[in-house]
Amino acid sequence: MGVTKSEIYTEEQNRLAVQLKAIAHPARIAILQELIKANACICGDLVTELGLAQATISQHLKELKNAGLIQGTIEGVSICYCIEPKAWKNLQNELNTLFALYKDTNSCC
Amino acid sequence: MGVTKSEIYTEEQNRLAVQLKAIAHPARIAILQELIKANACICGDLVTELGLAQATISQHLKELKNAGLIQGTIEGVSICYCIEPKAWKNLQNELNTLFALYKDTNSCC
DNA sequence: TAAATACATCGTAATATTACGATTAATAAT
DNA sequence: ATTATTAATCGTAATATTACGATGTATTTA
Repeated sequence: MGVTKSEIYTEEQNRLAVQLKAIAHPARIAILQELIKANACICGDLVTELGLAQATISQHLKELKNAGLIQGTIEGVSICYCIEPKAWKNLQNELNTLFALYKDTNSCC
Repeated sequence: MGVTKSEIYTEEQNRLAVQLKAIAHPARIAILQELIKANACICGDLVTELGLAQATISQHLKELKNAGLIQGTIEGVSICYCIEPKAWKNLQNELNTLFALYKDTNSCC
């Protein structure tokens, strides 16, 4: 028990859930906002910006990377992170599709 | 350890994280899609529709309700669930705001 | 080469989530 | 009243997440 039964859902449902899960943490929302705001990629600045330990930030970055939402490239000693444009657009589209299903007229209860 | 430090984030970041977390599970995505599709509210139909135990569906419904994303009203023996329009719209707006921050030109790395 | 810097990874403790059977509570039908 | 139906809740086992100190790794500077 305790393990999500991915096999009973559609490909899309599973993919969307994975990406939303990656965003569904205040630290990772803050990281994404920082990455976008800085435009130029930042790195360990996040550690001072947010109030979390370096290991924790690194772990959050890894999750965002695993979900494909950000990418990182080596920049000397540090690593430069930024939004992965394709995945970002794609997530936006998937969410639009979900929200588009609902018409305000669907009022019941 | 192991507990999210909500106090270091903004109100908005925390709220968005909570709502996204509520959606970030394939079963709950499926439930929301069903609720929207059925327009008329469904209830235990979800148990047969998805392949999960009744207790599990009930638990998922509770989480969606706690996040304020759905509402339920008693309808005889069964309970009628549907989207909570205000929260749904609000989430849509919050997400739009997040996505709007990113301009495609922000390419680095 | 040695020290410094920037991140990643490991190990671990605390906590949260997921799923389900069993039970309970409430309403409806007989 | 009794039984059936529907959904919530309880208890529990398995698993996942969150956070951090300590350590490892790679590059850069002295």
